[in-house]
Amino acid sequence: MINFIGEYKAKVDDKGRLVFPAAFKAICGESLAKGFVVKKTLFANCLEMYTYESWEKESEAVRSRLNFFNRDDERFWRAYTSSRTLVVPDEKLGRISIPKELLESVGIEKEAVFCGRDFKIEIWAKDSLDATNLSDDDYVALAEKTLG
Amino acid sequence: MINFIGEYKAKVDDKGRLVFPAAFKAICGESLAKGFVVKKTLFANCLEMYTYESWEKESEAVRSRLNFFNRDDERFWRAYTSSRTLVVPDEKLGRISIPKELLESVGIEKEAVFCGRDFKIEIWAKDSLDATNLSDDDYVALAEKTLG
DNA sequence: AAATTTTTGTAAAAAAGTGTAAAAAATTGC
DNA sequence: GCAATTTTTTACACTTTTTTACAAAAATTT
Repeated sequence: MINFIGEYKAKVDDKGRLVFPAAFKAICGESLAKGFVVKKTLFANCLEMYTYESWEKESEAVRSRLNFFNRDDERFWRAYTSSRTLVVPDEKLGRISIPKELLESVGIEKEAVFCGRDFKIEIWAKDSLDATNLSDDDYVALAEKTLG
Repeated sequence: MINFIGEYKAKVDDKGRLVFPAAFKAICGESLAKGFVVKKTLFANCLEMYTYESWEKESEAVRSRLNFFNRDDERFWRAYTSSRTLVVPDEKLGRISIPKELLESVGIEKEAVFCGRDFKIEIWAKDSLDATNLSDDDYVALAEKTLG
């Protein structure tokens, strides 16, 4: 099981590519060649990135909870599988090319940040990320509410 | 189970590295090569450091209690996994390299102190630590209030 | 089919990170 | 207490990663 830990900045080049951080690359092993699924995060203004393998596992778990003879389930599945892309880091530099619609949807222009979240990686516009951090008090309150 | 005991000073070199104390290194065994997770402490102005193994155990326990289709759970996980880094002491000297954002966030510039806290290690800016120590009277009063 | 746009690939410069060596300081053993 | 060992500090060399710039190939449009 791969755990992504740490935050790494990256610049978007003139063709919309960004280098996947070397530290993450190093722990991926063979998963690297299978690529990653990138999609918009559900609640936050960022993208999320799964190894192909972990995406497969997660999406199967979701699918197993749905009934495709149910209208809403069918609509949910359509939305859930929308606006995704499969990316594979290139050989020499480890760059990934994310469609500009996805980058634009979360406000990524020049500076992006890869954030390790254990089982997934989030990709943020640097400015949005800075604005998103919780205060200590908010975090404690949230922890209490969530786990308390 | 590893218990870290004692306090050790360390200087930050020009590349932001500091040597992990030999006394701690000695009791880590194979855990050393797997590295440590360093993150900002919740209530105090210092960093905390867990063996990778103990971090993994803890974070999996937390994750297992979350539902990522719940908005607050999703926010909590983001905060919980923020401002972390994975460090591995280097072969020859046992130095660890902590991102300057983390060092700066707790005011570490030149002199740091590693403080053993049994299950974890705290890393303080020397000046902050001196200023933080409780007086004997305050400690006694707090003990009475907490456990008495 | 030619020209343009888009995508993908290569190369070199800059920046960041990692490793080596030796001097200084601290610790340990005698 | 002094010598020997280990650890820590300092300084610098080297490697890797990232950035920038540009070239080749593929796809699309005119």
